[in-house]
Amino acid sequence: MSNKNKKISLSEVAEAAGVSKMTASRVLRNEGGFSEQTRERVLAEVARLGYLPNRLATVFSGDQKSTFIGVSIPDLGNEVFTHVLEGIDRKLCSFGHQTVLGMTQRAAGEEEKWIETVLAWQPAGLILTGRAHTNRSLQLLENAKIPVVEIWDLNSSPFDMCVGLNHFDSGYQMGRYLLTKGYTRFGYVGTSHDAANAAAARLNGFDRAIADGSASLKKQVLLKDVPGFYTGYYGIEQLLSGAPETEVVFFQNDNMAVGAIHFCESQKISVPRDLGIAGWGELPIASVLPYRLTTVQVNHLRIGQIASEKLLMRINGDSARKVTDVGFRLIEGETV
Amino acid sequence: MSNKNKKISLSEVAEAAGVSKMTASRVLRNEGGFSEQTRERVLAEVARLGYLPNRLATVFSGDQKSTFIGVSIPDLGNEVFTHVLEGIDRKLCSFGHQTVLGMTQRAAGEEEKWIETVLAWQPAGLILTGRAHTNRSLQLLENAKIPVVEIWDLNSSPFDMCVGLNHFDSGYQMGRYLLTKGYTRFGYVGTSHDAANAAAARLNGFDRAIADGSASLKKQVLLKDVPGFYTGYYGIEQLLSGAPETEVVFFQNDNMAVGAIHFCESQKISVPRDLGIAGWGELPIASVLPYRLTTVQVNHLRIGQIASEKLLMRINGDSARKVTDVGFRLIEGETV
DNA sequence: AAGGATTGAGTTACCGGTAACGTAGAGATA
DNA sequence: TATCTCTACGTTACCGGTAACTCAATCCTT
Repeated sequence: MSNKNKKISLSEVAEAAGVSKMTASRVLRNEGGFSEQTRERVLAEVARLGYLPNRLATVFSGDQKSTFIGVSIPDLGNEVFTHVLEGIDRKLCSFGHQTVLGMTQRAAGEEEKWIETVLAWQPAGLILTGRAHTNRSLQLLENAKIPVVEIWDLNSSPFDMCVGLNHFDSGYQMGRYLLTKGYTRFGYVGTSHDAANAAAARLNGFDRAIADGSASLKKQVLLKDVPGFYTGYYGIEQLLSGAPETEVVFFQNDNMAVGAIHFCESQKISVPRDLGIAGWGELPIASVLPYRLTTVQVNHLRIGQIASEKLLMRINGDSARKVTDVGFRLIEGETV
Repeated sequence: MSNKNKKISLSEVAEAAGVSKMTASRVLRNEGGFSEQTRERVLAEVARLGYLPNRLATVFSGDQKSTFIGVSIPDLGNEVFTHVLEGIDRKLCSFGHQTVLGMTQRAAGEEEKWIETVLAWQPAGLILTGRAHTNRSLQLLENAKIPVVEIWDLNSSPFDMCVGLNHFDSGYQMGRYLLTKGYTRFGYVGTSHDAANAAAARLNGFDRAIADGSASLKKQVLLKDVPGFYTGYYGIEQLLSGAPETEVVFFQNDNMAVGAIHFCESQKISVPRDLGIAGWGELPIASVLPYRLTTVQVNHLRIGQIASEKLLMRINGDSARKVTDVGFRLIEGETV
């Protein structure tokens, strides 16, 4: 059965069935204009030869649109983005689209390279994480004339469309909340080394709230690693060794906060009595802690789903809202 | 700048530069056979018009191979697989390939549909998680004549190539170890609802070790959910309510085990005095626990990297080992 | 100075589908 | 009976690149 070296093409199926390529094509697309007898013969040959249509040919010739969607995320080591990606892929798959992944390591240069590569494959749309793009990236997107959704960071004037939340505000709100709790000496631990990303915006918001409250951010630790449990663990160690007087620490995400809680346990530092801890993102670990973690709740999955929905609507020729704010909710937990 | 509705093609660039399509093509591929003057004119037009080559055309016409790699994983909700995927994508990207994601929800039927879809795009290779494929899937792979790596589950006679570990053995070894610790009443909590997957193989191995030790598996709880912290939390609750005499519980992965530890804390059940807990996979959370979790160490990232390397070698025409066993290591922690 | 090699091009054909158009024969209609 | 309309196909052209071939002008050789 077709164990020659080349793949079976429609012409070969047609020839085997004793019809023209066009008739075979019509049968496969169930377009009408063929007899029942012909249909059966063609389908029999398709099955016998193991014919698989070459979508490259269809899309290439411009008769159909591609079903690829390029999705770029910073990295998979950050649990937050795997949830977003899951939301995206679930939705896209169920509508017959394929996710082409790109990990851009938070670097706009990497993103530019990836955009160029993926655009050459004529995707039906793109989903990009973040709002920081190089000029050339924007030029490429402009020329591509396909729908683009920027996710994660809310952007009131996006390149095309946008789904996310206001990270600055979420940081600000956390700062305000901690101030009302009476704290005056604040710390921050994260991993951002790029001023343009969302975590940096949260830190800025946090910082501003503290400044507005006439307090001060004592120390901030920015590690060059993925924001996970272990980074939180040694991040807090580093912060406390530099600024032991810190009263409360805001972490880039919940996993880091949990890592820090474990550090505190190991050092007999009582949370929240000796040190307050706040996370961000409400990640799964938060659901099994013995106490409620003070954090910011964000529906990561929904960001992915909405982004996909917007994209699919536009691909189908409908219009979609430019900007969707999925919001966030401060969880007043028991760790501050 | 090219703000018409259609994309710029090579012919248009060529025309603008006053040369033939072929000459422009030669310039872009730096193939030689053109004057310096011509080169500059063509490149100037490329830049001016924002020309991007259409890879679909090149690959379609058979002149080049596609750079797509289809990667199917069960789901992204399971942290274990996100690590594998990260290893894959990092390696593939660095060699100029693109990952086309497929989440198959552990269902061979879903996988079959996905394989059919992705093969229609002429990928250069496939990476599939697990060894359970439908007959039609195998037929499709057979006809596609591209390299395929099955990952995760070791398979001594894979379809093509294979990278993974012996899950049965890892379960067996854990069972043996727990027996040497003097336990006699065992429990298991996982999420598998498919007899053919790796977690089921671990359970089988575990079960066999216990039987070989003339003890018995008191109760096993299989939840229909992703194996995470929360599933571990309520999984252990369910298990203990049905079999309170259980002495030690083996979990499908570390996150579930940690969820269970938190449940025990909340119920004042002392670990390991009242109940022993063993995980699997050595996930990041294990690194910040106050005590060492008894678990099985697996290098997830390396599985992904090796899988990609094998694939890339074969794509480049070299041969690669059929089967690679990445092994595992029992971590004798403090939770049993 | 005649022949051969080199340089810098252009021309043609093809990949695998599908749109658009053409057409032979059967049956319906006037 | 002449024409009209279906039905069930076949033919041609095209998408955007590149391989393979051709060809004219120049530049060496001996």
